[in-house]
Amino acid sequence: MLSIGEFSKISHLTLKTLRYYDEIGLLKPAWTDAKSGYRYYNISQLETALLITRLKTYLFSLEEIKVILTNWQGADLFQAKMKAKQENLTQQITIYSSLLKKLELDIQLLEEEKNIMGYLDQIDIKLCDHLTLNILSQRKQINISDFLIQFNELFSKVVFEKLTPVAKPLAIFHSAEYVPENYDVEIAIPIVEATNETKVFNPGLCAMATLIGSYDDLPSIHTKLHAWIEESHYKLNGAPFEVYQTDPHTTQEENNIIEIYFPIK
Amino acid sequence: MLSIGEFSKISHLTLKTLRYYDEIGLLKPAWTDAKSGYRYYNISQLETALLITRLKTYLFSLEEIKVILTNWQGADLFQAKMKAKQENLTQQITIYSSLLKKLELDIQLLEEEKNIMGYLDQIDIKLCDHLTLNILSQRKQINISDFLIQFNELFSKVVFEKLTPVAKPLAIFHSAEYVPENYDVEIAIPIVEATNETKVFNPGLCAMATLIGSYDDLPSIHTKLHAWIEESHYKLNGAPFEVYQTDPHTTQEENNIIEIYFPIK
DNA sequence: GATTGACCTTACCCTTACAGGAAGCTTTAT
DNA sequence: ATAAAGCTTCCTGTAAGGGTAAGGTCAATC
Repeated sequence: MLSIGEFSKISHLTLKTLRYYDEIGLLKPAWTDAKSGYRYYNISQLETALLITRLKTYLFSLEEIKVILTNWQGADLFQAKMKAKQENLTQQITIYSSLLKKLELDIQLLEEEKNIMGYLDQIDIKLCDHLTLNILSQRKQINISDFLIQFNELFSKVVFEKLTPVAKPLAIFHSAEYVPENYDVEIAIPIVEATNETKVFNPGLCAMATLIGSYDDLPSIHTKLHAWIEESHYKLNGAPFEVYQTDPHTTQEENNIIEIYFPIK
Repeated sequence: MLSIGEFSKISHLTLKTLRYYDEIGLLKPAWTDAKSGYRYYNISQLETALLITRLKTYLFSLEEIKVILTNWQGADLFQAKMKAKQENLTQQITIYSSLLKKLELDIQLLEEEKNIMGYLDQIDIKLCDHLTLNILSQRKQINISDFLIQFNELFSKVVFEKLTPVAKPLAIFHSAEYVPENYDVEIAIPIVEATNETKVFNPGLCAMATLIGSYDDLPSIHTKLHAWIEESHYKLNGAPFEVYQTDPHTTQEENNIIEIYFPIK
């Protein structure tokens, strides 16, 4: 039997860590003296400690490790978890690599003594009077990650009811605040036919900017539009909307074109 | 002036986040109504929000971002921090890549239906009677990361006092528990001369295993040694020690050879 | 047998970057 | 005026422990 100190020394896990693992039930000492509360481990538990340490280096959470240990007989589960983690790590590396690329671009900008927020000046804002359209629309609280799925529903309606699209699809954003899981959005398709399910969309005067590429730049566009509206002494007049000029199903992300409109007066 | 909800919507930062940033002083609203406590931001703060978001994607902590923002005039500091982060990210990617390699090796083992702890069986343990040596030693509480530095001090002593090394350097580990920042270790060099600074090192009977490569495998070796000692009905008899067969200054990590000894009886 | 010092215990607060929810106040629209 | 929407503070919780305090236990020595 090993005291917690001895076990710590051999396993290279600190006392704190061992007590914590006991607490969460990840690695309970083989025997705990009920009277003194002293923890005693046996030698064979060292191997479990090694396994835990190894899985930790693979970035498994303690919770995941616990599941693996309690199902240790089920080799299939372990293998599956390992493969999932492999996938996971591969993705992380990809993400980090693309981050690194962007960061290096910014560093280059800095070395040329340019402002790293300079890209904001590239955003071009136009004043326009938006057409009045007849739209088939659907307003819902959705999780932003289900955005495309929602559109697909509407597309299929157009097809089944043999309606005639007359302009690119658009989405109107009603949410007051930003909560990605609970977005109040109205997706719409301009069509020719006027039925009892359609309505008239007439935003009037708008400030517009075009977003090309990733959705991550959306806040930049919004910022720029708001700054422009303030400078030009206009006022917001209704919910912002976006017009999708390209089909996200067939277009690569970096070539996606979205027009952002802010109705103003 | 924008209410917190409007600011949230444009910047794509949640209300919670904005309040938190106010609390930690990262992004304080331009004006707070003392009576109602309502926060009001101005348009130009949107740009700061964008910058914060961008730096966050580069994995700066909020504390780091705060430093950058408060020293925004000092472009040099920003550039330096960016380069540090670049270095940082590059390292992370390297680490993740090597992790991924190891993980993939383990997956391969699993697919061949082998035990992933099987490498433990490869560790070979020998029983030996260690030579008695005359050593020049220095016992200290050190941070394990200063380990090599400590050795260098001792090496230079050997040179300046013209002593004659007679065997490879070694280290004796006295700590009872594992605390990486506070390691009770005695580093020693066997020498010919017996002075008042030297002492006799006579471990006697030992169980020994050889570690080749990274120090990360040390707990495995220790585990194996303890298991072996128990099986063979020996008992530990004194502090474990390590003999460094290769020079870590000139040897690549994966070729490093360290002998681990456990005195027993 | 008593004492000492090393070792062990629980308990509480702290960390990052927020999320969730409750209870209550303010602003805006009707 | 009233209701709804929007805002406030306050409290708790997260993952994986670290730091420290106050006090109990073990083994060796005197």
